[in-house]
Amino acid sequence: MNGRDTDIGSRLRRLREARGISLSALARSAGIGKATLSGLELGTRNPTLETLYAVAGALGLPLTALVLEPGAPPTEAVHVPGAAVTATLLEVFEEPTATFELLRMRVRPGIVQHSPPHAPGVTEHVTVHAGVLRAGPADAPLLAAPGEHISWQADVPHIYSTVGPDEALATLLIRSPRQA
Amino acid sequence: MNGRDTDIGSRLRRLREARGISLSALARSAGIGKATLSGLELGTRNPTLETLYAVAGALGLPLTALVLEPGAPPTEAVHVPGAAVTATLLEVFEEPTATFELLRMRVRPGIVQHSPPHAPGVTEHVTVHAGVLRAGPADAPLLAAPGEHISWQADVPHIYSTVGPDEALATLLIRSPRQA
DNA sequence: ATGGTTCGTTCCGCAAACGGAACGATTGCG
DNA sequence: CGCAATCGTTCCGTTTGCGGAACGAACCAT
Repeated sequence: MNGRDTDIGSRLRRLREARGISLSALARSAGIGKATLSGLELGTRNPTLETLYAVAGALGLPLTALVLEPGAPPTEAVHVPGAAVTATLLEVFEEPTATFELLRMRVRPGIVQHSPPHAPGVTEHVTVHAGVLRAGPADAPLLAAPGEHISWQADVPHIYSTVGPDEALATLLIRSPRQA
Repeated sequence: MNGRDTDIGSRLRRLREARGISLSALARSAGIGKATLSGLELGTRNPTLETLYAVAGALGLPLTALVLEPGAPPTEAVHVPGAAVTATLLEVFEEPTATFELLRMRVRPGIVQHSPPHAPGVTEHVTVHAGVLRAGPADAPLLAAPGEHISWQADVPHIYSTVGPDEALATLLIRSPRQA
């Protein structure tokens, strides 16, 4: 069937489960059939570019995050999950016990960006470089000035916003343990 | 046919013609049909991942080169003598197969900081937030402006310095595989 | 238990991506 | 001028990716 396996299936499954999204839900939000997504993750289908775009878009990821391959140059693509936060996926590290996603984040002032809870065990680590960031669990956000670093468990609803009139720049490292 | 055009077709055609390869020849060396490649370039087909890999491989390109517009070429390198890096260790992640160290870095202008080679397999990943950073292998440093991201193998002597009069702020993620 | 919900997989008819073979157009050579 | 070779496109039968529906398993509340 698939001569060389491109290993997209297992990576996709990890990315999906790291976000705590069910296969059915992802298929629904991507506008594709469950059968398609299931076959894609199991590696029994040879997906179409259109299908890949739909899935990547629903995950809020650039297509390159799905098709990452050894030797490929670090890819930089912009995704916009919401209004206030613009994030750029810089690197994805696949470790046996965890997946690390390194992103650069820009938070516009005056808006509060809400993010749904991720899977249990997921932690987020933010280093602020410019502006004052207010981020963390929605019921107990943390403050970070330039040079400071904050982190929190991301398995609860959390927010991102700025303090003051300036936008904030930061790096975001998301650690998703395999198997919650 | 294809609701949103992904613009892969025209990019592929440019890449192919830039190499002076005919459609027939590329199809032959990729092991796919001429009809498939023609339809792909014209945008009348929705290619399969397998097809994309075949074409990218025949062009000697990573798949990401087909899917993503190559980033802007690095600007002209400017040489600045001098050196000094202040780094703050923010987090350490101990994984079974690798250790990740997350640092925040401040590079003062006018000096070139030299760093001895690390163990084989160690990679460094830098995201610049302010200033222009010049870093990487001592014999082939890379340039990064704010917002840009660079990475390199750290098992050779490498350097950090700035370009221009301003200091540079960045995050540094060091990935060290266990046992090298 | 029992009905209801959601999970991921499998079955199946349909649409479409696939490669081979034609096609007309263009080029190069005798 | 033939005439062969190659170009990129189009036609066509086969293969296969597609989504909807049905499936068994797991979970929850009653």
